[in-house]
Amino acid sequence: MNISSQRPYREVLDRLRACGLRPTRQRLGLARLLFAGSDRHVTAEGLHSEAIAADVPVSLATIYNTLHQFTEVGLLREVVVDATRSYFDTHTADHHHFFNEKSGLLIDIPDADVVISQLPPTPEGTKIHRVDVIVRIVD
Amino acid sequence: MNISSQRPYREVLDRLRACGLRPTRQRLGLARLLFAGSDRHVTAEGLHSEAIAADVPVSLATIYNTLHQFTEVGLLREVVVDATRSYFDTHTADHHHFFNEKSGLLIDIPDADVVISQLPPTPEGTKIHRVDVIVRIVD
DNA sequence: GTGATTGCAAATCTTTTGCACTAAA
DNA sequence: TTTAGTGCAAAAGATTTGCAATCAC
Repeated sequence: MNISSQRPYREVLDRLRACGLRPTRQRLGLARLLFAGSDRHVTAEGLHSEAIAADVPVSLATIYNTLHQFTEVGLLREVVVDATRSYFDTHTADHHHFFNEKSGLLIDIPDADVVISQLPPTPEGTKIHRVDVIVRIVD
Repeated sequence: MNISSQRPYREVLDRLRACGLRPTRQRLGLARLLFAGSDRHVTAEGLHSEAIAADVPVSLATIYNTLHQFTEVGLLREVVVDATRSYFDTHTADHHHFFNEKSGLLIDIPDADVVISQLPPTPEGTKIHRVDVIVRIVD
């Protein structure tokens, strides 16, 4: 057991603490899976399988709780592209998506790669919370 | 009973026939509700309640069948904005939406009011099926 | 300890399906 | 007739909830 193998735990642990989330075994395990590498898009079921495979025993109920808690504190962002399933994105900054409806694959588009040069005024009494551009693609 | 009150039936009937859909009592009733006035956004449950209230007895199963059949033949368009519910839009031309996440209200944005002046190339081997812009608004 | 978190199983909600019945052509 | 369409009730899938057991602090 060496220092460097511990670092990811420490970083993730601090990150959870910083968000006010108690770093439980489940949350730590899921956070390590989610934030280990580059940006990811997961579904509850997908993350659950992955967690089980990675020896991070978690119930599906806890997966849902965790995904929503992470989303609330800004560690994740929900992407609505498919009426039958919720996707969660580890990339939380503004950006957009390609969505392959056949395969269900979601691909990030950097915010800078989409330029919206005109948008109508929002309805009276409302303001923009966020603009989602979904480029639906087919093979 | 006069001629003019019959016209909507005839028009709707012809429209269904033109799409290759047998004009059954249920489909006619639903089509009249959907295409009576200006553009509308409905959910299965909402349309069902409305149909019952308008003395167009239809089962929820038939509502779902009908919404999907209408979508297949291009009379409706599905709008994915909310992970928990499917919306169907009687406006089938290209356009975008404001979506009030609190109230669930969908508002059309004419295609011409949104100008996307830059979009990245689609992934290798794919092409654009459609681009959806969802402006999520809050009160 | 004590309050937050978890897991399980049951409940809920939306949508789909199987199949006998009904209606359109 | 003959085949498409409908309704019902059951099934399926995703997500949520209630509650007792467990864990972090």
